[in-house]
Amino acid sequence: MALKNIPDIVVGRLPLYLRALQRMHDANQTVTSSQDLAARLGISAAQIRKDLSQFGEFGKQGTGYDIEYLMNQLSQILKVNRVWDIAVVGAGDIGSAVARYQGFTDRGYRITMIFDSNPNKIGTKVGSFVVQDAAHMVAAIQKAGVKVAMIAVPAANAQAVADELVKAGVQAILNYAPLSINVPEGVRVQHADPVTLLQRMTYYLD
Amino acid sequence: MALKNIPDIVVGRLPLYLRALQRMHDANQTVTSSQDLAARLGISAAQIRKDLSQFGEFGKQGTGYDIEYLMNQLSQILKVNRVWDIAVVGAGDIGSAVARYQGFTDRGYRITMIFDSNPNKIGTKVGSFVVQDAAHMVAAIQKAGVKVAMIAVPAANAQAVADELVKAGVQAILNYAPLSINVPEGVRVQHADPVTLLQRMTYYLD
DNA sequence: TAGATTGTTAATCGATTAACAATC
DNA sequence: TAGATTGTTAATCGATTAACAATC
Repeated sequence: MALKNIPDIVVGRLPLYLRALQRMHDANQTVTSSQDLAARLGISAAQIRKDLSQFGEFGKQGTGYDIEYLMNQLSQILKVNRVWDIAVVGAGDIGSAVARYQGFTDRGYRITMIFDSNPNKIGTKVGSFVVQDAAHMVAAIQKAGVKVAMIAVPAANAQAVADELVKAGVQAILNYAPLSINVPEGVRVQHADPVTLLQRMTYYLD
Repeated sequence: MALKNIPDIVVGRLPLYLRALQRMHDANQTVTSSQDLAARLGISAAQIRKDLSQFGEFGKQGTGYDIEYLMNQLSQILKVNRVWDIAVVGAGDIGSAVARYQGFTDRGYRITMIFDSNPNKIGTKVGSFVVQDAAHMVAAIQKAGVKVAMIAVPAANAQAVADELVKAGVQAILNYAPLSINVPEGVRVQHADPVTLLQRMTYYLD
Protein backbone atom coordinates (compact mmCIF):
# COMPACT_ATOMS: atom_id res chain seq x y z
CA MET A 1 0.00 0.00 0.00
CA ALA A 2 2.77 2.45 0.92
CA LEU A 3 3.87 3.07 -2.65
CA LYS A 4 5.92 6.25 -2.95
CA ASN A 5 7.91 7.74 -0.14
CA ILE A 6 5.25 9.75 1.61
CA PRO A 7 6.56 12.64 3.74
CA ASP A 8 5.97 12.02 7.44
CA ILE A 9 4.24 15.38 7.73
CA VAL A 10 1.60 14.09 5.32
CA VAL A 11 1.24 10.85 7.27
CA GLY A 12 0.73 12.95 10.38
CA ARG A 13 -2.28 14.69 8.86
CA LEU A 14 -4.09 11.54 7.80
CA PRO A 15 -5.26 10.77 11.37
CA LEU A 16 -6.75 14.27 11.52
CA TYR A 17 -8.68 13.63 8.33
CA LEU A 18 -9.89 10.28 9.58
CA ARG A 19 -10.96 11.79 12.90
CA ALA A 20 -12.90 14.58 11.19
CA LEU A 21 -14.61 12.04 8.93
CA GLN A 22 -15.62 10.02 12.00
CA ARG A 23 -17.24 13.10 13.53
CA MET A 24 -19.09 13.81 10.28
CA HIS A 25 -20.19 10.20 10.14
CA ASP A 26 -21.43 10.44 13.75
CA ALA A 27 -23.54 13.39 12.58
CA ASN A 28 -25.01 11.28 9.77
CA GLN A 29 -23.24 13.23 7.05
CA THR A 30 -22.56 11.04 4.01
CA VAL A 31 -20.41 13.15 1.68
CA THR A 32 -17.83 15.86 2.20
CA SER A 33 -15.43 17.97 0.15
CA SER A 34 -11.90 19.20 0.55
CA GLN A 35 -13.39 22.61 1.38
CA ASP A 36 -15.67 21.21 4.03
CA LEU A 37 -12.77 19.35 5.66
CA ALA A 38 -10.57 22.42 5.33
CA ALA A 39 -13.03 24.59 7.23
CA ARG A 40 -13.20 22.12 10.10
CA LEU A 41 -9.49 21.43 10.33
CA GLY A 42 -7.91 24.78 9.59
CA ILE A 43 -5.89 23.17 6.79
CA SER A 44 -6.15 24.42 3.19
CA ALA A 45 -8.38 22.54 0.77
CA ALA A 46 -5.52 22.28 -1.73
CA GLN A 47 -3.34 20.59 0.84
CA ILE A 48 -6.01 18.09 1.78
CA ARG A 49 -6.53 17.15 -1.88
CA LYS A 50 -2.79 16.89 -2.44
CA ASP A 51 -2.29 14.73 0.66
CA LEU A 52 -5.08 12.33 -0.30
CA SER A 53 -3.96 12.16 -3.91
CA GLN A 54 -0.67 10.66 -2.76
CA PHE A 55 -2.54 7.48 -1.94
CA GLY A 56 -5.13 7.26 -4.70
CA GLU A 57 -8.14 8.93 -6.27
CA PHE A 58 -10.82 8.84 -3.61
CA GLY A 59 -13.09 11.65 -4.74
CA LYS A 60 -15.49 12.51 -7.54
CA GLN A 61 -15.38 15.78 -9.41
CA GLY A 62 -18.42 17.86 -8.68
CA THR A 63 -19.48 15.95 -5.59
CA GLY A 64 -16.46 15.38 -3.37
CA TYR A 65 -15.74 12.38 -1.15
CA ASP A 66 -18.01 9.65 0.13
CA ILE A 67 -17.37 9.69 3.87
CA GLU A 68 -17.67 5.97 4.56
CA TYR A 69 -15.49 5.09 1.59
CA LEU A 70 -12.79 7.58 2.50
CA MET A 71 -12.86 6.42 6.14
CA ASN A 72 -12.30 2.87 4.97
CA GLN A 73 -9.45 3.87 2.70
CA LEU A 74 -7.73 5.95 5.38
CA SER A 75 -8.19 3.20 7.97
CA GLN A 76 -6.50 0.79 5.60
CA ILE A 77 -3.64 3.20 4.86
CA LEU A 78 -3.07 3.88 8.57
CA LYS A 79 -3.43 0.15 9.32
CA VAL A 80 -6.22 0.72 11.79
CA ASN A 81 -8.65 -1.54 9.96
CA ARG A 82 -7.35 -4.03 12.50
CA VAL A 83 -6.84 -3.79 16.29
CA TRP A 84 -3.35 -3.25 17.71
CA ASP A 85 -2.66 -4.48 21.23
CA ILE A 86 -0.93 -1.98 23.50
CA ALA A 87 1.24 -2.49 26.57
CA VAL A 88 1.24 0.35 29.12
CA VAL A 89 4.29 0.80 31.33
CA GLY A 90 3.69 2.68 34.57
CA ALA A 91 0.53 2.44 36.67
CA GLY A 92 0.65 5.98 38.03
CA ASP A 93 -1.91 8.66 37.23
CA ILE A 94 -1.27 8.79 33.50
CA GLY A 95 -0.78 5.06 32.99
CA SER A 96 -3.94 4.28 34.94
CA ALA A 97 -5.92 6.88 33.02
CA VAL A 98 -4.96 5.55 29.60
CA ALA A 99 -5.62 1.98 30.76
CA ARG A 100 -9.17 3.01 31.64
CA TYR A 101 -9.66 5.35 28.69
CA GLN A 102 -12.53 4.28 26.42
CA GLY A 103 -11.35 6.32 23.45
CA PHE A 104 -9.23 3.66 21.77
CA THR A 105 -12.23 1.54 20.87
CA ASP A 106 -13.03 1.54 17.15
CA ARG A 107 -9.95 3.57 16.38
CA GLY A 108 -7.55 0.68 15.97
CA TYR A 109 -6.15 0.08 19.46
CA ARG A 110 -6.79 -1.87 22.64
CA ILE A 111 -4.81 -1.87 25.88
CA THR A 112 -4.02 -5.44 26.86
CA MET A 113 -1.44 -5.21 29.64
CA ILE A 114 -0.08 -2.78 32.21
CA PHE A 115 3.21 -3.01 34.13
CA ASP A 116 4.75 -1.35 37.15
CA SER A 117 7.80 -2.03 39.29
CA ASN A 118 6.30 -0.81 42.57
CA PRO A 119 5.46 -3.85 44.78
CA ASN A 120 2.49 -1.94 46.21
CA LYS A 121 0.96 -1.68 42.77
CA ILE A 122 1.79 -5.10 41.35
CA GLY A 123 -1.28 -7.31 41.61
CA THR A 124 -3.74 -4.45 42.12
CA LYS A 125 -6.41 -3.72 39.53
CA VAL A 126 -6.49 -0.76 37.17
CA GLY A 127 -9.73 -0.72 35.23
CA SER A 128 -10.10 -4.32 34.13
CA PHE A 129 -6.36 -5.10 34.21
CA VAL A 130 -4.17 -6.56 36.90
CA VAL A 131 -0.89 -4.62 37.18
CA GLN A 132 1.95 -6.96 36.27
CA ASP A 133 5.51 -6.96 37.57
CA ALA A 134 7.76 -4.94 35.26
CA ALA A 135 10.45 -7.54 35.84
CA HIS A 136 8.49 -9.90 33.57
CA MET A 137 7.68 -7.25 31.01
CA VAL A 138 10.08 -8.20 28.23
CA ALA A 139 9.04 -11.84 28.30
CA ALA A 140 5.32 -11.03 28.48
CA ILE A 141 5.45 -8.58 25.57
CA GLN A 142 7.51 -10.94 23.46
CA LYS A 143 5.21 -13.84 24.13
CA ALA A 144 2.12 -11.82 23.25
CA GLY A 145 3.79 -10.29 20.19
CA VAL A 146 2.78 -6.78 21.20
CA LYS A 147 4.24 -4.12 18.89
CA VAL A 148 2.88 -0.89 20.42
CA ALA A 149 3.56 0.49 23.91
CA MET A 150 3.07 3.57 26.03
CA ILE A 151 5.60 4.85 28.53
CA ALA A 152 4.09 6.51 31.60
CA VAL A 153 6.93 6.26 34.11
CA PRO A 154 9.06 9.02 35.72
CA ALA A 155 11.67 10.71 33.51
CA ALA A 156 14.51 8.98 35.33
CA ASN A 157 13.32 5.51 34.26
CA ALA A 158 11.92 6.23 30.82
CA GLN A 159 15.01 5.56 28.72
CA ALA A 160 15.64 2.24 30.47
CA VAL A 161 12.03 1.25 29.88
CA ALA A 162 12.32 2.23 26.21
CA ASP A 163 15.41 0.06 25.87
CA GLU A 164 13.53 -2.91 27.33
CA LEU A 165 10.53 -2.33 25.09
CA VAL A 166 12.79 -2.34 22.04
CA LYS A 167 14.40 -5.53 23.25
CA ALA A 168 10.93 -7.03 23.57
CA GLY A 169 10.18 -6.23 19.93
CA VAL A 170 8.03 -3.11 20.34
CA GLN A 171 8.12 -0.94 17.22
CA ALA A 172 5.99 2.06 18.20
CA ILE A 173 6.21 3.94 21.49
CA LEU A 174 4.00 6.73 22.78
CA ASN A 175 6.05 8.50 25.43
CA TYR A 176 4.36 10.50 28.20
CA ALA A 177 7.56 10.99 30.20
CA PRO A 178 9.04 14.50 30.06
CA LEU A 179 12.17 13.77 28.08
CA SER A 180 13.25 12.74 24.59
CA ILE A 181 13.96 9.04 24.40
CA ASN A 182 16.37 7.52 21.91
CA VAL A 183 15.55 4.35 20.03
CA PRO A 184 17.21 2.44 17.20
CA GLU A 185 16.39 3.02 13.54
CA GLY A 186 13.08 1.42 12.63
CA VAL A 187 11.40 2.02 15.98
CA ARG A 188 8.92 4.91 16.05
CA VAL A 189 8.45 7.30 18.97
CA GLN A 190 5.88 10.02 19.53
CA HIS A 191 6.05 12.35 22.50
CA ALA A 192 2.90 13.18 24.45
CA ASP A 193 4.26 15.34 27.28
CA PRO A 194 1.46 17.89 27.85
CA VAL A 195 3.80 20.56 29.19
CA THR A 196 5.63 20.99 25.87
CA LEU A 197 2.26 21.65 24.24
CA LEU A 198 1.33 24.19 26.90
CA GLN A 199 4.68 25.97 26.60
CA ARG A 200 4.20 26.22 22.87
CA MET A 201 1.05 28.23 23.56
CA THR A 202 2.05 30.44 26.47
CA TYR A 203 4.89 31.83 24.35
CA TYR A 204 2.19 33.85 22.59
CA LEU A 205 0.42 35.08 25.74
CA ASP A 206 1.49 38.11 27.78
CA MET B 1 10.88 39.91 24.11
CA ALA B 2 9.21 38.49 20.97
CA LEU B 3 11.13 40.68 18.55
CA LYS B 4 10.96 39.32 15.01
CA ASN B 5 8.20 37.09 13.75
CA ILE B 6 9.42 33.73 14.91
CA PRO B 7 8.03 30.77 12.94
CA ASP B 8 5.72 28.65 15.09
CA ILE B 9 7.72 25.57 14.21
CA VAL B 10 10.70 27.16 15.95
CA VAL B 11 8.58 28.07 18.98
CA GLY B 12 7.48 24.46 19.12
CA ARG B 13 11.05 23.24 19.47
CA LEU B 14 11.98 25.55 22.35
CA PRO B 15 10.10 23.45 24.94
CA LEU B 16 12.08 20.42 23.76
CA TYR B 17 15.33 22.28 24.31
CA LEU B 18 14.22 23.45 27.73
CA ARG B 19 13.15 19.94 28.69
CA ALA B 20 16.48 18.45 27.61
CA LEU B 21 18.35 21.13 29.57
CA GLN B 22 16.32 20.28 32.66
CA ARG B 23 17.30 16.62 32.34
CA MET B 24 20.97 17.60 31.96
CA HIS B 25 20.65 19.87 34.96
CA ASP B 26 19.11 17.01 36.96
CA ALA B 27 22.22 15.02 36.08
CA ASN B 28 24.45 17.83 37.40
CA GLN B 29 25.73 18.74 33.96
CA THR B 30 26.65 22.45 33.79
CA VAL B 31 27.47 23.13 30.13
CA THR B 32 26.26 21.72 26.85
CA SER B 33 26.74 22.31 23.13
CA SER B 34 24.51 22.31 20.09
CA GLN B 35 26.02 18.93 19.24
CA ASP B 36 25.28 17.49 22.66
CA LEU B 37 21.67 18.68 22.46
CA ALA B 38 21.40 17.43 18.89
CA ALA B 39 22.43 13.91 19.86
CA ARG B 40 19.81 13.78 22.61
CA LEU B 41 16.99 15.30 20.61
CA GLY B 42 17.48 13.92 17.13
CA ILE B 43 17.54 17.48 15.76
CA SER B 44 20.54 18.81 13.82
CA ALA B 45 23.08 20.96 15.66
CA ALA B 46 22.80 23.64 12.98
CA GLN B 47 19.08 23.89 13.52
CA ILE B 48 19.42 24.20 17.27
CA ARG B 49 21.94 27.00 16.90
CA LYS B 50 19.77 28.73 14.32
CA ASP B 51 16.66 28.46 16.49
CA LEU B 52 18.39 29.85 19.57
CA SER B 53 20.06 32.63 17.59
CA GLN B 54 16.61 33.99 16.73
CA PHE B 55 16.30 35.09 20.34
CA GLY B 56 19.82 36.20 21.20
CA GLU B 57 23.40 35.06 21.61
CA PHE B 58 23.35 32.57 24.45
CA GLY B 59 26.52 30.59 23.78
CA LYS B 60 30.28 30.99 23.84
CA GLN B 61 32.51 29.93 20.99
CA GLY B 62 34.68 27.03 21.99
CA THR B 63 32.68 26.07 25.07
CA GLY B 64 28.98 26.01 24.18
CA TYR B 65 26.06 26.94 26.42
CA ASP B 66 25.83 27.35 30.19
CA ILE B 67 22.88 25.13 31.10
CA GLU B 68 21.41 27.21 33.92
CA TYR B 69 21.73 30.40 31.94
CA LEU B 70 20.10 28.93 28.84
CA MET B 71 17.31 27.41 30.95
CA ASN B 72 16.61 30.83 32.42
CA GLN B 73 16.57 32.47 29.02
CA LEU B 74 14.27 29.86 27.50
CA SER B 75 11.95 29.99 30.52
CA GLN B 76 11.67 33.71 30.05
CA ILE B 77 11.03 33.42 26.30
CA LEU B 78 8.36 30.75 26.82
CA LYS B 79 6.89 32.78 29.72
CA VAL B 80 7.26 29.90 32.16
CA ASN B 81 9.40 31.90 34.57
CA ARG B 82 6.02 32.42 36.21
CA VAL B 83 3.20 30.01 37.09
CA TRP B 84 0.09 29.82 34.90
CA ASP B 85 -3.14 28.65 36.50
CA ILE B 86 -5.04 26.01 34.55
CA ALA B 87 -8.73 25.09 34.53
CA VAL B 88 -9.56 21.48 33.66
CA VAL B 89 -12.94 20.71 32.11
CA GLY B 90 -14.13 17.14 32.49
CA ALA B 91 -13.53 14.95 35.55
CA GLY B 92 -13.41 11.62 33.71
CA ASP B 93 -10.32 9.47 33.44
CA ILE B 94 -8.19 11.95 31.56
CA GLY B 95 -9.33 15.05 33.43
CA SER B 96 -8.80 13.36 36.78
CA ALA B 97 -5.37 12.13 35.75
CA VAL B 98 -4.10 15.55 34.70
CA ALA B 99 -5.59 17.10 37.84
CA ARG B 100 -3.50 14.70 39.93
CA TYR B 101 -0.43 14.77 37.68
CA GLN B 102 2.65 16.08 39.48
CA GLY B 103 4.54 16.91 36.30
CA PHE B 104 3.42 20.54 35.95
CA THR B 105 5.36 21.64 39.01
CA ASP B 106 8.39 23.76 38.20
CA ARG B 107 7.53 23.80 34.53
CA GLY B 108 5.30 26.86 34.62
CA TYR B 109 1.81 25.49 35.30
CA ARG B 110 -0.54 24.62 38.14
CA ILE B 111 -4.04 23.16 37.98
CA THR B 112 -6.36 25.30 40.09
CA MET B 113 -9.89 24.17 39.21
CA ILE B 114 -11.77 21.27 37.68
CA PHE B 115 -15.30 21.24 36.30
CA ASP B 116 -17.87 18.64 35.28
CA SER B 117 -21.56 18.71 34.45
CA ASN B 118 -22.39 15.29 35.88
CA PRO B 119 -24.30 15.74 39.19
CA ASN B 120 -22.70 12.53 40.51
CA LYS B 121 -19.26 14.07 40.12
CA ILE B 122 -19.94 17.63 41.23
CA GLY B 123 -18.77 18.05 44.81
CA THR B 124 -16.57 14.95 44.84
CA LYS B 125 -12.81 15.25 45.22
CA VAL B 126 -10.22 14.66 42.51
CA GLY B 127 -6.75 14.84 43.97
CA SER B 128 -6.91 17.94 46.14
CA PHE B 129 -9.69 19.62 44.14
CA VAL B 130 -13.43 19.61 44.56
CA VAL B 131 -15.17 19.12 41.22
CA GLN B 132 -17.18 22.25 40.44
CA ASP B 133 -20.43 22.53 38.53
CA ALA B 134 -19.73 23.32 34.86
CA ALA B 135 -22.73 25.64 34.92
CA HIS B 136 -20.64 28.09 36.94
CA MET B 137 -17.52 27.63 34.85
CA VAL B 138 -17.53 30.84 32.82
CA ALA B 139 -18.04 33.01 35.88
CA ALA B 140 -15.43 31.16 37.94
CA ILE B 141 -12.77 31.33 35.23
CA GLN B 142 -13.46 34.99 34.56
CA LYS B 143 -13.31 35.85 38.23
CA ALA B 144 -10.01 34.02 38.71
CA GLY B 145 -8.56 35.44 35.50
CA VAL B 146 -7.47 32.01 34.28
CA LYS B 147 -6.03 32.08 30.74
CA VAL B 148 -5.15 28.42 30.17
CA ALA B 149 -7.52 25.45 30.10
CA MET B 150 -7.66 21.77 29.22
CA ILE B 151 -10.62 20.08 27.61
CA ALA B 152 -11.18 16.46 28.69
CA VAL B 153 -14.84 15.94 27.84
CA PRO B 154 -16.47 13.67 25.23
CA ALA B 155 -16.19 14.72 21.57
CA ALA B 156 -19.85 15.68 21.42
CA ASN B 157 -19.43 18.40 24.06
CA ALA B 158 -15.95 19.65 23.29
CA GLN B 159 -16.79 22.45 20.85
CA ALA B 160 -19.44 23.86 23.19
CA VAL B 161 -16.95 23.78 26.06
CA ALA B 162 -14.35 25.51 23.90
CA ASP B 163 -16.86 28.25 23.06
CA GLU B 164 -17.54 28.79 26.76
CA LEU B 165 -13.84 28.88 27.61
CA VAL B 166 -13.28 31.54 24.97
CA LYS B 167 -16.19 33.52 26.37
CA ALA B 168 -14.56 33.26 29.80
CA GLY B 169 -11.35 34.79 28.46
CA VAL B 170 -9.23 31.67 28.07
CA GLN B 171 -6.48 32.16 25.47
CA ALA B 172 -4.76 28.77 25.37
CA ILE B 173 -6.55 25.40 25.20
CA LEU B 174 -5.06 21.94 25.39
CA ASN B 175 -7.67 19.65 23.83
CA TYR B 176 -7.79 15.94 24.72
CA ALA B 177 -11.11 15.34 22.96
CA PRO B 178 -10.89 13.42 19.68
CA LEU B 179 -11.85 16.20 17.29
CA SER B 180 -10.54 19.49 15.95
CA ILE B 181 -12.05 22.43 17.75
CA ASN B 182 -12.43 25.86 16.20
CA VAL B 183 -11.64 29.01 18.10
CA PRO B 184 -11.43 32.69 17.16
CA GLU B 185 -8.23 34.37 16.02
CA GLY B 186 -5.93 35.03 18.94
CA VAL B 187 -6.87 31.92 20.92
CA ARG B 188 -4.36 29.06 20.75
CA VAL B 189 -5.25 25.38 20.62
CA GLN B 190 -3.06 22.30 20.83
CA HIS B 191 -4.44 18.82 20.32
CA ALA B 192 -3.43 15.99 22.63
CA ASP B 193 -5.55 13.09 21.36
CA PRO B 194 -3.29 10.06 21.84
CA VAL B 195 -4.90 8.07 19.02
CA THR B 196 -3.73 10.48 16.31
CA LEU B 197 -0.16 9.99 17.57
CA LEU B 198 -0.55 6.21 17.54
CA GLN B 199 -1.99 6.22 14.03
CA ARG B 200 0.92 8.27 12.84
CA MET B 201 3.19 5.42 13.95
CA THR B 202 1.24 2.33 12.92
CA TYR B 203 1.24 3.60 9.34
CA TYR B 204 4.87 2.46 9.24
CA LEU B 205 4.30 -0.97 10.81
CA ASP B 206 3.17 -4.06 8.89
C1' DT C 1 -26.31 21.36 -19.68
C1' DA C 2 -24.35 24.31 -15.81
C1' DG C 3 -22.19 24.16 -11.50
C1' DA C 4 -19.11 22.15 -8.52
C1' DT C 5 -15.09 19.88 -7.17
C1' DT C 6 -11.41 16.84 -8.04
C1' DG C 7 -6.39 15.67 -9.07
C1' DT C 8 -2.27 17.72 -10.64
C1' DT C 9 1.07 21.03 -12.29
C1' DA C 10 4.01 24.88 -11.80
C1' DA C 11 5.16 28.73 -8.91
C1' DT C 12 5.92 30.34 -4.47
C1' DC C 13 7.16 30.21 -0.10
C1' DG C 14 9.57 28.66 3.94
C1' DA C 15 12.59 25.57 6.48
C1' DT C 16 16.85 22.99 6.85
C1' DT C 17 21.60 22.24 6.09
C1' DA C 18 26.38 23.00 5.04
C1' DA C 19 30.10 25.76 5.54
C1' DC C 20 33.05 29.01 7.67
C1' DA C 21 34.79 33.33 9.72
C1' DA C 22 34.85 34.88 14.31
C1' DT C 23 36.37 34.04 18.74
C1' DC C 24 36.43 31.89 23.33
C1' DT D 1 48.60 28.92 21.01
C1' DA D 2 45.52 25.05 19.23
C1' DG D 3 41.10 23.13 19.46
C1' DA D 4 36.40 23.67 19.78
C1' DT D 5 32.11 25.70 19.00
C1' DT D 6 29.30 29.59 18.14
C1' DG D 7 26.30 32.69 15.11
C1' DT D 8 25.29 33.56 10.44
C1' DT D 9 25.24 33.36 5.47
C1' DA D 10 24.13 31.29 1.19
C1' DA D 11 22.63 27.11 -0.99
C1' DT D 12 19.64 23.39 -0.92
C1' DC D 13 15.82 21.09 -0.08
C1' DG D 14 10.98 20.38 0.77
C1' DA D 15 6.27 21.86 1.62
C1' DT D 16 2.38 24.79 0.51
C1' DT D 17 -0.49 27.30 -2.51
C1' DA D 18 -2.71 28.96 -6.62
C1' DA D 19 -4.63 27.85 -10.74
C1' DC D 20 -7.01 25.11 -14.03
C1' DA D 21 -8.13 21.31 -17.21
C1' DA D 22 -10.79 17.31 -16.58
C1' DT D 23 -15.04 15.52 -15.44
C1' DC D 24 -18.85 14.08 -12.46
